Amino acid sequence: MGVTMQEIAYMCGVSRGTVDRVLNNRGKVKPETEERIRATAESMGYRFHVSSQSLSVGRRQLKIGVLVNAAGHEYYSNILSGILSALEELYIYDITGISKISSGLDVDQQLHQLDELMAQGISALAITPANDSRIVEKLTRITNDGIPVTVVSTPINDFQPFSYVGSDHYCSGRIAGGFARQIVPLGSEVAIMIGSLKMVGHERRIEGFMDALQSKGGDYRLLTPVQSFDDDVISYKVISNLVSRHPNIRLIFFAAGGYSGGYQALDDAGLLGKIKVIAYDAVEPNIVQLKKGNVSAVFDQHPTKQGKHAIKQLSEYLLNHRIPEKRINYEPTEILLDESFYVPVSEAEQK
Amino acid sequence: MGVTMQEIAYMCGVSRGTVDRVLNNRGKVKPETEERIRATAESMGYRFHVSSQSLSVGRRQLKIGVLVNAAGHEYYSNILSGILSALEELYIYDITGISKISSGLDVDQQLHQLDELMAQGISALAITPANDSRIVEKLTRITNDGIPVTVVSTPINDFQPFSYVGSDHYCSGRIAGGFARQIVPLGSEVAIMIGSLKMVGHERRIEGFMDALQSKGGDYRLLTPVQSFDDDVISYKVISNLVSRHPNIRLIFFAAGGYSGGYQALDDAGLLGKIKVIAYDAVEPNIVQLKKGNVSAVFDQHPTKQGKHAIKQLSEYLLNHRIPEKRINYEPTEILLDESFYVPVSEAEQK
DNA sequence: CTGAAAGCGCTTACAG
DNA sequence: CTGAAAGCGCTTACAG
Repeated sequence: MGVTMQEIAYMCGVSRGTVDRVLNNRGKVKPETEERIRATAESMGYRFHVSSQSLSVGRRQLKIGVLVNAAGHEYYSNILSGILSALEELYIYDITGISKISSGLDVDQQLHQLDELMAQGISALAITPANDSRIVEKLTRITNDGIPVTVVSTPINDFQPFSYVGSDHYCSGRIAGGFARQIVPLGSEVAIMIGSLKMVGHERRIEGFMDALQSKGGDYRLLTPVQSFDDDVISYKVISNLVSRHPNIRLIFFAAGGYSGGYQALDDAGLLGKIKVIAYDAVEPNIVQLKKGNVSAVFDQHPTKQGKHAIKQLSEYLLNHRIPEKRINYEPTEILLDESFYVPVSEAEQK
Repeated sequence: MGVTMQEIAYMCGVSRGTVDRVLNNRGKVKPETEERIRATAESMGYRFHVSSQSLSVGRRQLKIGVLVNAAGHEYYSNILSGILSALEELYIYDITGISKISSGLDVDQQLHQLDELMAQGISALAITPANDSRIVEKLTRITNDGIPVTVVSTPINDFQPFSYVGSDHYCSGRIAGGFARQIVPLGSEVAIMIGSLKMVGHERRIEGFMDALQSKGGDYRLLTPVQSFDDDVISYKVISNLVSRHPNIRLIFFAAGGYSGGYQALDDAGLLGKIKVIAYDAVEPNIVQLKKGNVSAVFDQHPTKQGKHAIKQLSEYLLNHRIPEKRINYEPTEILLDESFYVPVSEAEQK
């Protein structure tokens, strides 16, 4: 079981070296020979033997560069955690990571960090890039250097990555809308807080939300979305303002950051726990309110898994030449309820 | 980077062979030497080099035995799919699977199939075992032969598996209850259809359901659960009977098989789409009704992932001597709505 | 364009 | 109880 290069070499009357050249596309082989070798390799069902390859190539430490804008952002920090934990498991395969953390989407900082990573000789890159033309340019150059680039979570225009791992924001928003539809009566007034209407992801998310809510003869009074710019002070103001002007709101959808400010505003207005709230991302302020019963559901885009998948795809490529089946990989959005966090009294009680 | 046995041998003034003996616990080494070697290996941070090991040990084909009671059962078939797809990825590591399918929980059949698997020389086993003392006995013997046994989905008493992968039925049931609580008004009459009160998993599941429903001052009229024995004819009868005697039911929880019969009964009574239904497992009859809007939510225990995890754990052990962090691994239960199945009109529209 | 040899880090008989 | 040698399947210089 398991064809070797040696066997193919023997069959074709050449040396292993030649077979190696052909199968690894190193060139410098007479076309006829090449053809013959390819054919017999194919017919014998040759497959690379991973262990041998990685062994013979020497204990070359493969380095995966990581650049995540995790500074002070829980969601992105979770992406980084996922990446780090996946990297840990790769240690035995001589793969290590070099991680940089950028803050927000500071383009200059990211550019600089990318240069640093390249200087350290990475073989692959996982990044949550700023959607900026200079970044695109640099990532394109990196790709042209033969380094696979996996983009995580934040889509970037005009750049073809090795792979993309993230959310399908529209479908994800639909799930939120589908849930909302089930917990408030027809005709209810529904409000939305969003980060910024300019962010492609956020916009698609509320489109999905609205579409699902209005589908199937759903008839709701949807208020114009308010913007938090992911900032607690701003969200406090806009939510306070919103609820004072619209006393009949039955449900608020927190589709983006600024959660704490939003909850504070509701609390101050005496509405926390009265108005239904659903919110994006399993981050601390949301989980706290979920457990208190002030939030009906939280939508989790599984940032940790996104990070893991990104590393998985890159390492599979480095180790086994395996190309991801799909270039674009969506992590499904999960609905989390209070009960999702139930911890059994004793583990013994389980099973 | 990366300490080798050779280096340790040099440091200790012995040969690689001796280092190999110590580090692999092959015995036959003078205690002092052994102690010294262990100490320096430890201090130098020695780690096995996977590629070299698997290469030197020869292209030994590792076989993982698989025994799933998937015959005619969609849920278990999904477990098998997960197992099979995970095995496919292991081909390049010279790991293959030998799969047997048992029907229901026929003990004699399973015993026979286990014998067959053992005769074929498996190095690991993934199984959905019948909860029977003879099976326990056999699995114990297999374990004693040094073969790791991973139990999937169906807990088995009095046997300590290498690992267990499945659902936490109680917590899972709580999630169903938490969802139900949000979609029916306080005081509603709620009915439950279960497979059999004797099945440990099912029983725990409805316990969790009831606990969550009644928690937080929830006050519902819970009817005594009816049993379907996973059979459509029986479920048709019991559900027909149930709804005719209890005209005020607001929600039915299909906690186990017999779905088609149940839906048929509701349809014949003119109640399909009127009474709310929530149901366990993302199997076809449930998904169909979910998409039609006759079911509010489906609870998915991710059988496919369970299968994948089982194989992952076994292969990590075979390949890298890695022991699972936890012996018991629960796959979280996911809430699926109609919207979870939304397919974008065109892929181009995405992102 | 092609071959022969050495080596990656480990394990496996074989000697002693 | 311990060592020396061969070999796993591939890649990498080095010759030609």
